[in-house]
Amino acid sequence: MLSKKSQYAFKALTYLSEKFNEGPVLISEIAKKKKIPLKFLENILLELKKAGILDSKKGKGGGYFLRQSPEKIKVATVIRLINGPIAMLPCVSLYFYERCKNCNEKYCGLHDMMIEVRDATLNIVEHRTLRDLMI
Amino acid sequence: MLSKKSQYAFKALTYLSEKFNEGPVLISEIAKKKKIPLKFLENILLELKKAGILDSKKGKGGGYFLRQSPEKIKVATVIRLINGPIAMLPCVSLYFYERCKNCNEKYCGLHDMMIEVRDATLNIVEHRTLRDLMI
DNA sequence: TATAAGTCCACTAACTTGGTGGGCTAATAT
DNA sequence: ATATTAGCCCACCAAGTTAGTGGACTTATA
Repeated sequence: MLSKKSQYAFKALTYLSEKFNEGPVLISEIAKKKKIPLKFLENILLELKKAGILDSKKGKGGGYFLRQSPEKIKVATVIRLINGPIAMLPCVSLYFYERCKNCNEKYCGLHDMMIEVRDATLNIVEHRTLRDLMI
Repeated sequence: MLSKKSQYAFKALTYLSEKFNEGPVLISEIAKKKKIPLKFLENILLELKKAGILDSKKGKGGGYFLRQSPEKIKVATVIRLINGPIAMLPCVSLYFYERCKNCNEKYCGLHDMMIEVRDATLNIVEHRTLRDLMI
């Protein structure tokens, strides 16, 4: 399951997608409109900024905004950043891979199935962008 | 990600699948062969028993065994039981559904995408059984 | 220089995960 | 009957994660 943090991130990003090219948006505006705890949202947006997805401006007229247009930002990127691995097992994760202890990957039925699940999921989230979340 | 508990459950169930129709298998044997902490495995097997997947016999010659043949037990069932929801959001879960607060499911792009992800995953795990994990 | 707005650090309560320990109960063998 | 075997059950625990909050600091604009 996606954490609440991830859900907040998507809500905020969707909001910022809708306001793309309208200048910086206040954290407080996003928090209010999307009903996200302000201080928590602050952390999330900062994390998205540090990852290069958002940018910000301080002072009056400041706020947050997307660094690229919504269709350039993949859903998979956001999930990996805020939520972590997309795969169901570390041993089949592309970005968070960890070797299985006491289990030979070459002869593990679970491993093989989980690769399929991963690919089926990636097929969707790697090809959808914030643009697709806007409706 | 699947919890370690889930991974242990699958290892144990795979082992029991291989020993299907060979009579009860000791917890201690499974624990040793699959390198699972014994007491933790005890809890897991008991849970699988209560859910009707396993059955057990006490006393000498006792142990655990599958109630049905491996091809009757779906991977999806085990995941839901030991790990919880398969969907990435409560509002798209079939077995653990919870309504979204502050978010209209009818007009939510994330919701729609996550239904697709859920279905892609279910397409795999609902059609695979313990038999498929045996290799 | 005042004000607005993001940045940064540190702390917290509640929950989950991955266990462990010890005694109880039921089935079997003698 | 009784000893032994093996699962059943309860309660507890440490560490980590989640979902936040509070407060001081920095930077940009008017």
